[in-house]
Amino acid sequence: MTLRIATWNINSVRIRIPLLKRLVREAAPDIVCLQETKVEDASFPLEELKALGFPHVHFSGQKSYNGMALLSKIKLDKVQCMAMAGSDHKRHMAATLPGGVELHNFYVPAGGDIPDPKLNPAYGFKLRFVEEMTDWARKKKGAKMILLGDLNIAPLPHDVWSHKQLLKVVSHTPAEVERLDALKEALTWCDVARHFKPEEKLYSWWSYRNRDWRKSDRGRRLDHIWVTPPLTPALKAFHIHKNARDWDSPSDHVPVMIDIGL
DNA sequence: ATGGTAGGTCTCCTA
Repeated sequence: MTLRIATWNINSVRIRIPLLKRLVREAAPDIVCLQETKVEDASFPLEELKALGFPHVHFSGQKSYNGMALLSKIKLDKVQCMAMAGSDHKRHMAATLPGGVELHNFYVPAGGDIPDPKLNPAYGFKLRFVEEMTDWARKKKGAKMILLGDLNIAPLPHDVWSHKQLLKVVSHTPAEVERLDALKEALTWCDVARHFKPEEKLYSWWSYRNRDWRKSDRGRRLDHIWVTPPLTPALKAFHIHKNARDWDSPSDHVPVMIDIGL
């Protein structure tokens, strides 16, 4: 079977149900992995999401911040939300797909504004979080896995609108990129976006603070889908649903998706 | 060099 799997930092699931509906209409994903649902479980809009055509909905959230969800047309096994980096933040949710393929949905901390762990604890937390992901990955040698989500790091020069102007901006600093590279090396992950589009500028996020995001086009590729080498031959397509940035009351991130044969 | 917007709210914090 071919599955279309999407990742989307939705920045509040409750106010964007119409946008999820539109994503379903335009792209028909089989599985949607959400970050930043910003809602505690008691207030999660379960029935509304089931009504969009996802009988299998899993979520783990907290008030105001973070929060993960998986929406699926197929049954998911071994669904769990794991604590990361010594915090109680909801930033990692996993499930098992047909064929024993593990799906891992991550929301890496944004890391604040100042790229110095001594002055800005949020930045230190972000670096430690990625280091812990790397320790975790090293224990997973040989597994068939998909890692996706808002990793809040744009690693390559053509993942940002200006490499030079962003070198000291959190999301593109050498310290972050080094750590993301170490995570990528740990299992020789395939970065699916670059597997299909190795050279061109690619972004998945545009700040709310630009009055015309399309005209200024100061984007960054913060949202990623990676697969372990045994899954690389199964990749069929990659797509960034850029038009979603123009929808009414949009998230600052757009959905990113793959088609993969499992 | 600066400030710009959005969401959920612990009317500020995080992004």
